Amino acid sequence: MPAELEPIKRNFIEGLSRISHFWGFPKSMGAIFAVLYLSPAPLSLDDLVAQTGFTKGAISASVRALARLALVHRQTKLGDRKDYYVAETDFYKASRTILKGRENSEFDRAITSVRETLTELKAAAAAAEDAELQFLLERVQALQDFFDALDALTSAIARLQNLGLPTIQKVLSILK
Amino acid sequence: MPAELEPIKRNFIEGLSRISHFWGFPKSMGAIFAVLYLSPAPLSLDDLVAQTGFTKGAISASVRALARLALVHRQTKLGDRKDYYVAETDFYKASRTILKGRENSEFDRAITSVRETLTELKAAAAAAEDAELQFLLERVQALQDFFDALDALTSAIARLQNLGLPTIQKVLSILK
DNA sequence: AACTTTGTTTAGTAAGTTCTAAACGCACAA
DNA sequence: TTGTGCGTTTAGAACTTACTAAACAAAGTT
Repeated sequence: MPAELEPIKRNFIEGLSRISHFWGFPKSMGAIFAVLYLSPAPLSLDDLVAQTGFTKGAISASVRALARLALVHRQTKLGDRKDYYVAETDFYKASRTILKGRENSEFDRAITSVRETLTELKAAAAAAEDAELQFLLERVQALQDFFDALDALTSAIARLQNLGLPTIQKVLSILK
Repeated sequence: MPAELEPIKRNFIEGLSRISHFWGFPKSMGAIFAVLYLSPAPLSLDDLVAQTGFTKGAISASVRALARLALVHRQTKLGDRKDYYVAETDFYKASRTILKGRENSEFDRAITSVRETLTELKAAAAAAEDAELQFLLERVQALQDFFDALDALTSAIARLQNLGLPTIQKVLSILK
């Protein structure tokens, strides 16, 4: 193996760390995924400690978060008490899983409160005729429609069995 | 105007604050947008202070951030030294603007470093034959392909003149 | 000129996050 | 039982961020 390979890997790991941070995740998650993604073999928690420089505790937490996102998978070898981890290589599959998990999130609770606002406004509008109320109703309805469209889109994607390049290209051709 | 309208508005404002926070923006941005969105008339900075409870400084900063995202627009009245702000009501238009602005972001610098990794690996592969190097090359290439697909998709959306419900529905029918 | 009215900038604070270091719990081994 | 190797949990340190309060700058008014 060429000796100058190590700095290249390091740069890659750094890059994924930054991406992870950008999306609001800890940098350690990006780093861990990068190390696993570049490894031909499953890695133990201690391997990850050695290759990332983070402590066991941090790795333990981040690797669990990654597993929840289905970006890494936990393996066990018979007769070996260690856990081993591998990176998911099908990014479309991972995207789908993440989109699916979205429902339980804080985000959905937030947009639920918008929907609540809408129903309350409708109730008020049924009781009394009022110009401002009508205005509010239209506005909140428009926002709700937008959220619904987004939701329809993402859940349609999440439902796809085989999201992949072909699908993306088909969509791209529509958008032309 | 019905008296019980105020708590409904408050709940809506709260909801958008949470959404804002979820997407990694300050809660004040969500609150300010919500107040503007529910207002039939443009509001001054002091109006926003009164209706959100944040201080002038905070509002000044957040409203500028919102304007950069084209989610609110600044207006001036002749003979009035105050600035007035209105909410953008075309969310598809705003989405497009946001997607366009993405290019200059930290995110793009990050995925550039992945692209760098790839070219470096290719250079190394040209110089020497090596099994692990080949493995790395394939993996990084696959990730790059995924990023490129995402990039093609978002920039195609950003380029659309009239992203809207009809377009979304057309895409949805494809994904069936 | 001096005073008002506006928006912006800055110093400092409070709160939330990510990480480390170390204690802990658990399962297996001797 | 005691010891060992593993992952998890916890207390706290270092850092980041959003916000307040107050000084400041710019422009209009008197």
